[in-house]
Amino acid sequence: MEIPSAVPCCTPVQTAPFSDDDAEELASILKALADPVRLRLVSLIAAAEGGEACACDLTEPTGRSQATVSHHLGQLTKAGILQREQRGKWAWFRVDDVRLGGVCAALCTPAT
Amino acid sequence: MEIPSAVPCCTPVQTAPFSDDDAEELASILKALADPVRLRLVSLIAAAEGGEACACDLTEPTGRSQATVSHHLGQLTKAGILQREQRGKWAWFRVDDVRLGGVCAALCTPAT
DNA sequence: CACTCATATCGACATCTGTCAATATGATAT
DNA sequence: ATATCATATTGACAGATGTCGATATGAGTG
Repeated sequence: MEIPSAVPCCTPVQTAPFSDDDAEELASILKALADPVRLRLVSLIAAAEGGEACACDLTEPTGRSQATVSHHLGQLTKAGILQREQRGKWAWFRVDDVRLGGVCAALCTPAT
Repeated sequence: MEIPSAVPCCTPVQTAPFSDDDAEELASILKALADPVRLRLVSLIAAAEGGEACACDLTEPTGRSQATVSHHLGQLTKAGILQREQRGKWAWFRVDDVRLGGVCAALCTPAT
C-alpha cells in the first residue's frame, strides 16, 4: 500500500487515451489556466505571504480593470484552481494545490 | 549537486509572480493543451505502441475531419508538445515529455 | 436608514478559435 | 509525367473569449 503523492484529476495521459468526459474536464481546467493574466493572478496569490491574497491587491499588478480581474478570479474559482473566502467586504483567494497537482498528475509521466 | 527531475519551462509559479513574458509563454503552451480534441490526440499518441502515432490513425478516433485534425496536430507541434517526423508520405508524431514535464514543473509545487 | 467601499454582474464590442468543404502541396508508384 | 494517396492550407462562418464602462450587489459604518 502506498500514499499517492498527487491525485490525478482523471486518468493520466500516458495510461490510456482520454475518454471524452476526461478530455472535456481536463480541457476546462486547462482553459482556465491558459491565459497570461490568469497565470499572473495564480502566481501572485501563490507567492503572496501566507499563500493568500485579497482581490483588492490584484488589480494593480495585472494592469487590468477591476471588472476584468473579478472576471478572471471568477473563472479560476469556478475551475477549482482558486478557493475564495469572504472576509468582511474583502474577497481572499488561495491556490488549491491539490487541484493544480491533479492537473499535473494527469498530464505528466511520473518520474519512474 | 543534484539532477533535476523536471526542468520547468519558466520560473515556477510558487517561486515568484510570473513575469509578463513567462506568463505569455506558459499560457501559449497551456492554450495548445486546453482543448478536448487536442488532449485526446496527445493521449492517443502517448498511449500508442512505441509512443508514436501516424496522423492517418488519428482522424477516426477523434471524430473530426481530416482538416481539423491536421490543424490541431499543427497547433500541438507549434507549441512544442508534439514532435513531427515525416516518413514517406506519412506524418508521425510523438509527445515531447520534456516539454510537457516543463509545464508541470512550472505549475506544480514540488512534493517536499 | 443612508452612505461608503469592495466586488460582481451586465451590455457591448473586437478579436480569437474550432470547424468543415474545397483545394493545394508533396511524396510515392506506375 | 501522371495518377494516387496523405497531409497541409485556404476561406468562410458560428460561437467563444478578453476587455472595459456602467451599474448592481452586499457588507460594514455612522
